[in-house]
Amino acid sequence: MAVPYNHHEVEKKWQGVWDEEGAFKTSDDYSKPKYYALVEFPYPSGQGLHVGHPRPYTALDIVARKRRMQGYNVLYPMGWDAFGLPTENYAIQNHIHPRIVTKNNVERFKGQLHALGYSFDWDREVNTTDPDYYKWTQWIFLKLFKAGLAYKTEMPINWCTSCKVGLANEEVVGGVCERCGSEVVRKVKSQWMLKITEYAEELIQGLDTVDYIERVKVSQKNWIGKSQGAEVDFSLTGKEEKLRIYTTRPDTLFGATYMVLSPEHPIIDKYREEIGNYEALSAYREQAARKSDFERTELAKEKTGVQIEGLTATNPVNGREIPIWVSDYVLMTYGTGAIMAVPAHDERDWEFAKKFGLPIIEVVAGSPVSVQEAVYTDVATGTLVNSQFLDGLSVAEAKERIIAFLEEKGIGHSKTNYKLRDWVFSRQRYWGEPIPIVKCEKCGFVPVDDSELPLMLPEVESYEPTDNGESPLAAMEDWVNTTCPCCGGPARRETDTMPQWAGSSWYFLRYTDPHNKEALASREALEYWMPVDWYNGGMEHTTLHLLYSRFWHRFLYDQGEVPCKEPYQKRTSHGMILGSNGEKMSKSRGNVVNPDDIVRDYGADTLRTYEMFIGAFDLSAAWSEDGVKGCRRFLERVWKLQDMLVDGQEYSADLETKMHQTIKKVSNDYESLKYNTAIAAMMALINEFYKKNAVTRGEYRTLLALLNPVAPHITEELWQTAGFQGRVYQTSWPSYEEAKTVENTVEIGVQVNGKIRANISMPKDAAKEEVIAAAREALGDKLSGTVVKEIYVPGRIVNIVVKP
RNA sequence: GCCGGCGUGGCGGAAUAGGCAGACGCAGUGGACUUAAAAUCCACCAGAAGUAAAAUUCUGUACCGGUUCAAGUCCGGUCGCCGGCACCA
Repeated sequence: MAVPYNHHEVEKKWQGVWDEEGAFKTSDDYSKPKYYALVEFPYPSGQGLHVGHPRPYTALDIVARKRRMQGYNVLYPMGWDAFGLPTENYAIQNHIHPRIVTKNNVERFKGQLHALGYSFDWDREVNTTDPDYYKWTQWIFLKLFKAGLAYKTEMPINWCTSCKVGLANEEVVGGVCERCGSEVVRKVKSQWMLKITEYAEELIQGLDTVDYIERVKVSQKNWIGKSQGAEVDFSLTGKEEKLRIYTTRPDTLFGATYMVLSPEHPIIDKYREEIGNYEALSAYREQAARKSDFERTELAKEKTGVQIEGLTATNPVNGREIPIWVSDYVLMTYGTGAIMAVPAHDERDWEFAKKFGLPIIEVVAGSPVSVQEAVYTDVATGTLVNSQFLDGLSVAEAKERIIAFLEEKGIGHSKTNYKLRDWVFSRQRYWGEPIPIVKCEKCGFVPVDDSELPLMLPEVESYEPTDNGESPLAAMEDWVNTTCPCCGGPARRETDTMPQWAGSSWYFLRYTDPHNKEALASREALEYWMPVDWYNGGMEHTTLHLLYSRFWHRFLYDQGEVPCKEPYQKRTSHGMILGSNGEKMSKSRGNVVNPDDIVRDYGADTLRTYEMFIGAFDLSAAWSEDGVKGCRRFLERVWKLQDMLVDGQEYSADLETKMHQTIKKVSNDYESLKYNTAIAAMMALINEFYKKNAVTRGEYRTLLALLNPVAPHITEELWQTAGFQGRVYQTSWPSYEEAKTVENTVEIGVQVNGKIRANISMPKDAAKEEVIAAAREALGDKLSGTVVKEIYVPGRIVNIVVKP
């Protein structure tokens, strides 16, 4: 009898062996085929590992281990995205340096990951807060600056009242700070910006060249928000001044009955003297300015606005004089900050026109009811009317014609717009990469010389941001005052730091050559390893991290620093692990499961198996302690197979097909995120061994190899106990023969008029006539009436169609 | 409102490419082992009718309709849930 399965001993033993043998050290042998598997590196929070973390880590660990067994040189690295607010806030509260906090948290995380038996190559660990790492983050920033893609500007930003920090649009969720949940207001500050908008088109185009799951592609496209339309110049009546608008419906130009400007539109101040109701306008603008973007959209359920008195505009195509209104439903940050309003064919304009009694003119016919009754926005079926030379055309034709007309007359042109905004890159915080820029009275913004990188984060007494919103670095006169690298005169350092997204925008490059002192990575390493073959991460990073890192990568490609345009060949996403009550795990709900407890009570192999078996990988799944027990039971059953072992390197005759089928199923399922069915197939296989109370050494060996990527410790132990050569992780992946995955004799369902009436057992390559004959015999007198048709789907089903 | 995804037993979930719905696991029930319990092993496990027990029959993949010899799967419509975006002209 075998000794009982003791997961503590087994797991500790093998983790030690792997460390000692350097089992998962990535080789620098560039002659082998490579495979780069990547999971998002975690933020080492004070709470330690969450049970959500092992789900993606195990999934790609399975892929990495399988690839090694298939002979690939595999890079499966891990690191720490360690700059960030929670650490800084903890440091402020407890008066501990964030560096120390980070170090402690990293140690804890690392211990937890080690206990789960992941095959990470720890020699390649990176940490974004390590000066040897952020030297290159700063270096990339300077490259962006030198290329004109980083600039500083006064702009209204999203300001978190609690964190006292500027946030990117992406970090504001539902009008509150994504991190702390506090109110976000608009505040004008001078901010470093990155011109991600310059790459908007490429970031869309690039999606066609990569293998991302569909919903990731769709979200990225929506976020970038490309739209095609035209810019048209309206004139201020009686003046030279042009008012440029943007529209996606230039075909409706003849239906424009008024214009609307954003409250921030500069024309208002320019013609202040001529505006009759400037005070009313000012009041409205002030009201709008006080609102955050969120309030402006959320609270303004009913449209508001003020007409500009004393100014009107002229529609350039028909000379019609139309009023100009100001309303906060028009945004200064998109298009030109001014629109032509076509209430008959735009919902917002229609609503606005109804409220303020403005005329509604139909220019696209086809609406079932009058445009006075309901807006008509269908572009597929309508026909142009009331539009002179456009009359009778379809919307698509009219668009083409009007743009040609506008361009010919010089009053407009086609134009593509994007919703994507430039990336607010400054944070007024301590725990981030210092922005390596010096401001000189004479020379302006001057980059720190590359030789001075990394520009180290100085020691400060307090990490708290100042009340006026400056970074704590601003209080460090010694550090701030410096000399201009350009003219040598007195100058001041930039005191803002970079956002957390900076370090994670290029970390996958560093893994390829993490100790390089001369470059962010060597050319050879990059050419060999890039792109990442499979990158898995959370859906929540689809519009932030994924877009930012693609942007940096494309920039680095344009600079000749990396060999490929897209960093990730394949992107998948995992679902969340919820509490047992189906709600998101949180301390306040009291449904948090600590992975340490599961590892202690059931073992890492059980946790890994369970998280893979829990359900479809891309859907969220509720935790179930009973489910964990079921997986532990499965591993116990595998353990006990050693007592059923019989001689024979071959598969036994009655299980040969099953063996080949299982190898095929498991091999395919590991590739396609279907870990749950792969495990189910192995469970079904061992049920067969139990039925016979026997398993040949050959069958056992194959099973252990198949299961190893999921449950690496127990399989190594059993492998060794059974006296198989070497280690499982060094063995080659089991192979199967396609021809042997089909039974010689197949069960065929026999239907009459589509209903199952009998079952027959036939040789797999029996001829149709034979099968039909057997089916008729099996049916006997259940077959009555006139046979109309006989259908045989080889190896599956017979259907006999009869008429009564 | 728009975009994306999803509705299958008591539960988590299976079902290449339209071909025997419910694999695998959990929970449950019965049995074996045990002085007993736990653990383990074996069997049963969608609903209804039917039977001493079987056999057998009917219904069933959110709902309504369609295509097809055949629909969980394809098409049209309805309802519900989840996620994302949201005055982007």
